[in-house]
Amino acid sequence: MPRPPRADRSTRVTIADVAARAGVSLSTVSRALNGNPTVDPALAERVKAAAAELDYTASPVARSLVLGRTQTVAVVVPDLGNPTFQAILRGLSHAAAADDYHVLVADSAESVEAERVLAGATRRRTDGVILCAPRLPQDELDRLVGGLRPVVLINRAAGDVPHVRADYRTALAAELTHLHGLGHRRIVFLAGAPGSVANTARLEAIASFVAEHPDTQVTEIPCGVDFEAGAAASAAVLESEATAALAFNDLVAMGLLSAVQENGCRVPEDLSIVGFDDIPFARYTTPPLTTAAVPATEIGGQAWARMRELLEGAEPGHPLTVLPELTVRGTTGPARG
Amino acid sequence: MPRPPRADRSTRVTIADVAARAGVSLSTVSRALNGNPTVDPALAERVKAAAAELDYTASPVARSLVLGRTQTVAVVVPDLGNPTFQAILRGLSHAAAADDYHVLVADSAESVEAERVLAGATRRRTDGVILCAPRLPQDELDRLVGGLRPVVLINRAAGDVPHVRADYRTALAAELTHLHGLGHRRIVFLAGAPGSVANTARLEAIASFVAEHPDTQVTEIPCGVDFEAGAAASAAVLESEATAALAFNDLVAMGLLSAVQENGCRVPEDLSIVGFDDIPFARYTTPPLTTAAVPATEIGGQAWARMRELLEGAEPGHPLTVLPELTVRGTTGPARG
DNA sequence: CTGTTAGCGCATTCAT
DNA sequence: ATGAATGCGCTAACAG
Repeated sequence: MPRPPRADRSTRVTIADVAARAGVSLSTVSRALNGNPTVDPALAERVKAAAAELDYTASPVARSLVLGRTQTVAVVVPDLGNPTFQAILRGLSHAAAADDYHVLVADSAESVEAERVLAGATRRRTDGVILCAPRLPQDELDRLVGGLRPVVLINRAAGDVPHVRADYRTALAAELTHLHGLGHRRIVFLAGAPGSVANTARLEAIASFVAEHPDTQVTEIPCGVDFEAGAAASAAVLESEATAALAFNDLVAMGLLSAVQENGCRVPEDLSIVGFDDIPFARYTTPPLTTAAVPATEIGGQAWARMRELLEGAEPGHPLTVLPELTVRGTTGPARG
Repeated sequence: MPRPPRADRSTRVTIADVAARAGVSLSTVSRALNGNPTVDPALAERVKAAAAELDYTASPVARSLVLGRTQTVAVVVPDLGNPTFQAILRGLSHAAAADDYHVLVADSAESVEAERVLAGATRRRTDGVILCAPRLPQDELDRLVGGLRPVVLINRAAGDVPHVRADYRTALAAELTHLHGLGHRRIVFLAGAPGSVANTARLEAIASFVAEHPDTQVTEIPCGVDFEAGAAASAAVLESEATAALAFNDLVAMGLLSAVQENGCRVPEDLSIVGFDDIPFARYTTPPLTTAAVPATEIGGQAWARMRELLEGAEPGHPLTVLPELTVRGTTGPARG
């Protein structure tokens, strides 16, 4: 797009206007407004009054330049349409706002390249960046974060960078145990993005579960991460003759649930379904979805807490791993026949 | 929180470093890097090479100060947890990113006071602000936008401020007509926030529909705007003996759907339910939800388009009103006996 | 075509 | 306790 014309700031109230009105120097205004105790109380009042009358507020941009601090952090997410990232963003936003920080969001649209670019671009106009479930390969991530500090990672780790993540492995093991306890021995796993960190963690959990439960068979079905993928996988699931389906996440589970029911398959009588994440809608499906509750909002809040420590120059908070809690609802039941 | 220490910028690469390395003046570096055609091509190359070697990028903050332009816009939403606002934010974010603009988000948490404050605070660090469904009373809104320009409103209007909104009235009338056509004569409306613009528009649509269809009775039930509210209203809906329920939005509809089904009520045989918004999950409920599809992502994109025009100094784009489309799915059917 | 100079608006030395 | 001067990093007007 063409370059907009230079903004007309002629009407802007500056610190000089306040100084003139209060009959003091610029420095005094600055000091008074910033609560510097070395300024005479009476004078300070006069200055504040003048500022109020003029409806003056210091330019954040000018302050940013001189202070080297923007009072803003950036959050880069792979997809603003993903309920989990939305919840993380919300938690982060609230927490940052409580500390008077602003949030710049950027959606990398699942593009590794965009992620690289956005991370750098947003970092330059903020005091730090929070990378949410970055898709970058590990070696690139390791390299990138070096030049980005302060950085906080969500669902990834790199060097000594503070991070907060969910323990996918343990949570998935809990889901498998739940199904096993219900008598399920033929289970299908609707896989997410191949090679992604989240998918790999689930695969590992499955592998070790199967190793310990030779009586149980878990078959992987390539799927995806959204509704459509889940719905599209329904045929494969039905054909598999499995008694239970483990979906990569709740979106997939909901797509599958919807599709199999349309095919006359009863849930959980004919097929048990478990999701992952516990997105807000999970409890309102019919029947309500059994899933593993990832405290996404809290993860966002914790990510901010880490960032704040970094910003304050405190020791980087220790990495945090939260354990998603198995939430049994209506889509799981005893294995059929 | 305590003030962070002044940032250490000692390692920062500045334009002076590039100038020194390329053996030219600061201005030449600035010109070369900004693609000013008056600079000798060969020299420009040399400068760019130097910049690349030093991994230099101009400080956005310094540029913002001198250009009076931040290349960032603010978006204030009442609730980042609301799927419709999430979709608007996403559409806006994508559109702005395509024009190389960044997005600062702020969540007013449905607080009118926070809305006021955030609008001003975010505006000062950006080039313009998009107010999404502001909760401010009309007179305050009229006053506020004056000092905020450029401003774009979503789902509200004020003076000559560009806006984009959904035509709730017509869409709701379409829903009522749909129900009427199915034989429904006793309908309940699960109301949203009393006095809110969105709720008032729906009430008006209902009033004029009833005026034209004396055979039909639409009863208002105070409810709310989320799942819980919808679920909580189920008893009242069932008692009302209505054959159809018109929910304030999809969230309410889903909460209601889930709750009535747990009570053994069949949808749509015993009760038809219609929502509003067509959030992504609407098509995956059981049965899929009949609703009015609000093109939230497009609204976000259009809001950005309006803002861009304002930023470019073009004539403010005309107000846009989009018509949510009636989307008939499985929760509506012929009225029972 | 290029270099020198002057701010953008503010916080913070340094003097007083 | 206050004012004058300096500079954050950059772009643009002004000379040459």
